[in-house]
Amino acid sequence: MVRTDRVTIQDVAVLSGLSICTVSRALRKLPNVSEKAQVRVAEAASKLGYKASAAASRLAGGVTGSVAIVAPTATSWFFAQAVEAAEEVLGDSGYDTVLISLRNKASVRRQFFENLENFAQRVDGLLLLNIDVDPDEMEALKACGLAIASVGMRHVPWDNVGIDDEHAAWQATQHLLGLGHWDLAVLSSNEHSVVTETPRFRGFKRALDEHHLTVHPDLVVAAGPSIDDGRRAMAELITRGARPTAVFAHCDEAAFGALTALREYGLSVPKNVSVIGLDDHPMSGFLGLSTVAQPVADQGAFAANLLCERLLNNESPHQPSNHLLDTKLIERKTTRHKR
Amino acid sequence: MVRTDRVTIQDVAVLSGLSICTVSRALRKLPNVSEKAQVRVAEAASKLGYKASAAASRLAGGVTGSVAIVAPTATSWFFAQAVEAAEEVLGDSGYDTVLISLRNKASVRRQFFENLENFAQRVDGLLLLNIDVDPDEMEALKACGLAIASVGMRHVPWDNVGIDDEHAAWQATQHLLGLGHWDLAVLSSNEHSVVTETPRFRGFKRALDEHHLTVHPDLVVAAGPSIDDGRRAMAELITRGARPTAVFAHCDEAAFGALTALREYGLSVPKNVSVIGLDDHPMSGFLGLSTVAQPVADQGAFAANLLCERLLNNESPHQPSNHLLDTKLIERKTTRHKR
DNA sequence: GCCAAAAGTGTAAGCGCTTACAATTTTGTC
DNA sequence: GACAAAATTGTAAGCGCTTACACTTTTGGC
Repeated sequence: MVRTDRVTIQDVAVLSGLSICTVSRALRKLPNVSEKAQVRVAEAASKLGYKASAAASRLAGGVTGSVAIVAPTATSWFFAQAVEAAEEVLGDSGYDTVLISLRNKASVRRQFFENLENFAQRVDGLLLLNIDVDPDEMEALKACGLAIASVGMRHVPWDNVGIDDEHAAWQATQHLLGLGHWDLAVLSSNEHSVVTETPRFRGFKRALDEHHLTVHPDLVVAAGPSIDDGRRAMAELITRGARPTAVFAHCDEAAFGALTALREYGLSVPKNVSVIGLDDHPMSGFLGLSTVAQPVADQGAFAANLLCERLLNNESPHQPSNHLLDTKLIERKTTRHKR
Repeated sequence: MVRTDRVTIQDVAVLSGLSICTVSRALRKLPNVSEKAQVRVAEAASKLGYKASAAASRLAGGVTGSVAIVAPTATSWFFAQAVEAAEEVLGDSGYDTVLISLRNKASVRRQFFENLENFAQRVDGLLLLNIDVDPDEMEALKACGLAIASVGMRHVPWDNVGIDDEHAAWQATQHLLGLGHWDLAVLSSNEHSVVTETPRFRGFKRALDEHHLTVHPDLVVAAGPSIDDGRRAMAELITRGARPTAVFAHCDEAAFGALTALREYGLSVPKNVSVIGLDDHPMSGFLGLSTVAQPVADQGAFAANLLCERLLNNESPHQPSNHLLDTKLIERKTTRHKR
């Protein structure tokens, strides 16, 4: 590295004619700095393009000026969008964004948490995206002493932003019911071993309940969040002999797969079967998939904002808040009245 | 931040009965440390659970231990995949990955380059993804003194990894020609004002040349890299009265749009028209789009590796290298023989 | 105007590590 | 063995910042 001579606090001190100490305080907007000094320092700093060294600040007991975004994977559209939105907010607040992808791998994940205490020295805060932590991991997170905010997590002792999954699933199901369908199949997430315990499944069930309908076990099938999984699940449903007139898939990708399987089995959508997803994947508009949209970028941005606030006044130990953003039914071409 | 009394290198030195300096060297496996010392230090360190302070190492060593990945946007599948692959490589080499998205906005981009000299103090290297820099920006990049590597850039004075766009386009076109099509339309990228100057267009043209065919201007249309743009472009082609038997779209997303437009105009694919894209978008398999695949993750990983090498032996001023990775024709359901 | 209190500023001691360079020990040769 | 060269180890000076604490200036009440 050709180390171009770094602009240090010393340079700012000299240019502003004040001591290093005063500059340091002025820069961090600490009390006991006169108006004049503030201005002089600000001018000098901006003229020199000065930015504190993260390593030095950190070592001396201060802050690093960067926060990490931790995602289970960085390749899915959901995370990519949330990350970009968060990065924008963080950048505007002067933080660098360090990206950590757990790559959907247990080993990577384990290593991250084992190394967390050490990693914590390199950032001021953590923005967790849909990481469902086990007790040990929760312990590590609490112990690392970082400010934390999250997207899509439940019952966590820090600020969280998400959607009401149960309600969103209810909206989707309600739409199907409103179209006169009552033989409803559901492709439910298998991320937890018990498929029927997920919020989205509960929303599905609640809608049925309200119409005095019951969930038929033969019409419930597990599906991961991928096209292939959705395809397999739908195929299983069909070969099982199930003949629903409408299908609710827990996410759009699974719905895409369902669409494929349906086509392969000669069933026409929406003529024979209606299909609705949940998420509003970027391709859903193109494919005409009816769905319930969730504001992905907004969630990332909102959570980033909460984290920044927390970072600024870290003193005030306020209650962790949980914000649920609105979801919206988007009717396209894969759902229609039962005839 | 609760500062738990940290185990420092001093503690290890005392326990192992050696000097701090020797411990430091032993820990980093530098030469000139005796076998004995190595072992003693290793034992002491593990007994104490010692982990070096990142901040201190960095401050003293003059490196930041992080590199920035700069992408025009972080939301497209291409960048998401390249970023994740690069992040993995960088992480394995001990670097944190700072994400910078230019958000496809001129203002963000300008700010980044104006601020580059300053930003350069916070990272050791830059990984640029498909940023086509103007002369001023190039100047800034050279001046910032950082190690640089890139993906998908041309004629740059640093290591680059990409694909042979011209060849890839040639492969796609050649496939169409091999199927007996000779009325070929092309949806060409409009990122540069002159559509016919892009490498992908040149590849298209070369394939035609080889078959002694000429490019008919009426069958050339500009299209951005989005479904909508592709749709618009294809629609324009059709309303123009053009009746190609096959279409080459410069990227899969444009091809998706072409598919839509074709369907809207009652043209059946591949019965009436064959369509081929380029990239192998994650949805292409699902949609059955024939295409030429480029290894996205590999490009990101490769470039990251080059950057890491450069970062390690920064002394050796070696020639910038340019690596072209292989692309591969993937025949699916949108192309067939002309009949 | 005087003086104590308040406000602003500076001095200097680290934070935990790396690294010239100096000091010491080991090795190898005659 | 003696001695130079090579290998190993230690000393000490920072890296750029924060922060007690000491010091200087301003403020305001009488």
